Amino acid sequence: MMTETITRRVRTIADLARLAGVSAGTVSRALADKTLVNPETRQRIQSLAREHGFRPNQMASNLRTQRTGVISIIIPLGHDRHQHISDPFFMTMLGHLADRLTESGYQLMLTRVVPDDGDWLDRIVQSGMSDGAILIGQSDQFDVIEHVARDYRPLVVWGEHRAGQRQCSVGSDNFGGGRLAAQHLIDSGRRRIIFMGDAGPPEIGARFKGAQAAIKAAGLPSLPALDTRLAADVMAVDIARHLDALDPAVDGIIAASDMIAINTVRALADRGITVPDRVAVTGYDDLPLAAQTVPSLTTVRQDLAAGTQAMVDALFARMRGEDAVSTVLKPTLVVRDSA
Amino acid sequence: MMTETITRRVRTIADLARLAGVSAGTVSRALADKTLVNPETRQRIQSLAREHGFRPNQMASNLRTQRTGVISIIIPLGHDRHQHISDPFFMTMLGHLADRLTESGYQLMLTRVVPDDGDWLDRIVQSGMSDGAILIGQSDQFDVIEHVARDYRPLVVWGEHRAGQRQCSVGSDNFGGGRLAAQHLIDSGRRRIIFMGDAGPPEIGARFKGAQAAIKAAGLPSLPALDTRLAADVMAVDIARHLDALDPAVDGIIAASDMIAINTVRALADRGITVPDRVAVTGYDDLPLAAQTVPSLTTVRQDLAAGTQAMVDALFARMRGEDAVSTVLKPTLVVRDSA
DNA sequence: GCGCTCGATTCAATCGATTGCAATGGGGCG
DNA sequence: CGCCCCATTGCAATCGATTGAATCGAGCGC
Repeated sequence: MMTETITRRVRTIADLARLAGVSAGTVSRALADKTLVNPETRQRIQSLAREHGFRPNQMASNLRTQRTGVISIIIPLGHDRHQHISDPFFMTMLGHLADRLTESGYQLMLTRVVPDDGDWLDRIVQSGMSDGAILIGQSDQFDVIEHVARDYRPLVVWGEHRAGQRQCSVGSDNFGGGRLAAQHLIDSGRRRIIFMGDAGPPEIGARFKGAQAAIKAAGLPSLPALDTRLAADVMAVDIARHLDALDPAVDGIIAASDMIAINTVRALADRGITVPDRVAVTGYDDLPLAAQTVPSLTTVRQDLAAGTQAMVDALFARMRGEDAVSTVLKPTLVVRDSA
Repeated sequence: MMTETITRRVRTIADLARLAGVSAGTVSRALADKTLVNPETRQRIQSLAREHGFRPNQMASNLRTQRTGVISIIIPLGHDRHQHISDPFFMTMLGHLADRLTESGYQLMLTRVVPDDGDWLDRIVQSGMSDGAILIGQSDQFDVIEHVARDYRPLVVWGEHRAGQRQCSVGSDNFGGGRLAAQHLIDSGRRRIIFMGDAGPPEIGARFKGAQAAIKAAGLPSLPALDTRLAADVMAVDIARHLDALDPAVDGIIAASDMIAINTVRALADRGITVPDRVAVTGYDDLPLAAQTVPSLTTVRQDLAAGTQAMVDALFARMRGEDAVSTVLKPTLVVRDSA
C-alpha cells in the first residue's frame, strides 16, 4: 500500500502559499511569526510547513535582508604556513567562540588563510558571506588588518595591542606575561634562562621582551629566542635541534606556548634531563591540557573564556554600529610541577 | 590635499558596468573569465574591479547558481552535552578537513548541535547554506542520521559502520581496534584489565566489545566499562572517582580515547601509581599529542589523514550525484611507553 | 444608509548576480 | 558589392524570500 504523499515536494514559499490558499507574502510573515497575520492562519501555515518539512531558502532570505547570521572565524597563518589548524590553542579558542556565538544564534564560518597578498582579508570580509569577522591572531599581518579595519567595522582581532591602533583587539598583556614567567624562574633560583619560540609575531615578541626585561633587571645574561615552527611534527624536530645545541648550563626555559612547553618537556625527557630538577620549563596559555601532562605545566594563564566573551561582545557592539574599545587582559601565573 | 577618490563606492556589478560603459551581463562574464567577452574588455573590467576593490556579492551569486561553495561540518553532542567542541579529537579531524576542503575551494561552516529533537539534521541540511555536510561522530543519533540519509545525498558521517545502513560512513574498525589494545595488554602479561569510557555511542561500544572479546578469549575476567564524561574538566573528576574505587589488582587500562588515557595517566601519577610499571594504559586515536606526553602513549592508531580524505572523496562523489560506499579503515597498534 | 476605521491579506518591487537568447556590427568570401 | 557568419555585447528573465504600499471587507457610529 502506498502511504507516501504524492504531492511534489514543497520547495518554495510560493508552493506552500498555493497549498494554504494564501499569498507568498502571508506565508513569509506567518513563518516569521509576525503579528500582522491572523493568529489562526499563522498556526495553519506553520503546521503545514512543519508537515511538509518546509524551510525557507536561506540564500534568498540573506540576499533580501542583507544579513547572513554567520560570523567568519579567520585563522591567518602568515608567519608559519605549516602551522596546522588543529593547534590546540586555536581550537580551545574556537570552542569558546562556538559556544558563545551559537548561543546568540550565529553560525561560524571557518577560514584558514595563508596570506599571500595584501588582499586576503578584504576578500573575506567583502565576500558578503558573513555579518562580521573574528581574527584569531595577527600573525605578521598587523598592517593589512589595520588597513581593513579602517573602514570595515564588524571586525575583532585576538592579539597584541599597539598604542594608537585602529583595529579592535582583545588579548592579554603579553609583555607582563613574559615577565611573570621569567620572574618565577628567577625567584626559584634559575640563572641561565632561554626563550623557546619565534619572537616574530607581535604577541610572542612581546612575551619575549617581557621575559628579557625581567632577566636584565635581575642582572642575568640575556639569551636569544630560539625559533620553532608550530606544526606538531616539525615543532618537535626544531626543539630537539635546539636542545642538542644548547649550553648545558641552561636551567630554565620559557616556552612561548603550552604546546611548545609540552614538546620541550618531552624532548628533555628523551635526553634524560629531568624537569623541573635539572631544567625548569614554563608554558603560556594554560590550555586545559596543561594540567593533564606529567609533570603538569607551570604556565602563564590567559583567561580565554573572558577573552572570547570580550571579543564577541565587542563584535556585536560594532555590528550594531556602536563603538567598542580594545581589551587587554591581565595574565596570571599558574604554578604547577614543571617549574 | 584630497587624494581620496570621490566616486561613491562600487558596490554592485551594475555600478561597475556603468563605470566601464558596458552592461552588467558583460561585467559578470568578464569577472568569471568567460571566453565570450573580448579579451581586451575582460582585462579592462578586471583591472577596474581590482582598482575599486569590487567583489561580487556572494549571496546573490549563491541564489542564482544554487550553489554556496560551503560544506557544513557538524558535531553532534548527543550522548554528552558537556563535551566541548575543543576536544582534541574533533579538532584534529577538523584540521584535516579544513586542509582538504579549502584546497578544493570550499569553505567550512561549523555547526555544533545538541540534538534535542529529531529535526536538528534536517534543519541544517535543508537550510540551503551549504552544498554538503560532514558529520563528525554519530553520537547516539544513528537513527536520525539514517532517516535523513534516505533522501539527502551529499552527507558523509564519521563513525561506526553497521551492516545494511543507508548512510555513507567512514571510520575505523573499532571492534578490531579494541581487540588490538586488549591483546597487547594480555601479551605483556596483564591480567586484570578494565575499559575506561562510555560504551554508549556505537564507536566506543564497538571498541569495548572488541576488548571484551580478546579478554574472554584469553580466559581472563571481564570487567565493565567505566563511564566518563568528555569535557576536559569533568572527565578528570570522573576518572579520579573511578580510580579511587578501583580494585587494586587492576594492572591494565584500556582508555576509549587518547584524551581519556592522558587524563588517566595523570590521575594515576597523582596517586603515586607508576605507568606502565604498576598499571599499563593504552589510548585510542593516536592524536599528534600522544607521542608528546610523558610517558608517551601506546595507542591504537586511526589514520585520520586517510579517513578525512576518504570522507571528502565520498562527499564530492555524492555531490556529483555518483555513488560512494562506506569505508572501514584498519586500525594499527602503536607501541610506545605507557603499555 | 453612508462613510470611516482597522485588521487581514494581496500586490509588486526589491536584493544583486547569472545566463539563454536576441541584436549588432565588422570581416571574409563569393 | 552583397550576403552570411561569427565574435561581442545587450536585454531581460530568473533564483526565492521579504516588505512597504495598496486593497478588501467587515463592523461600527452617526
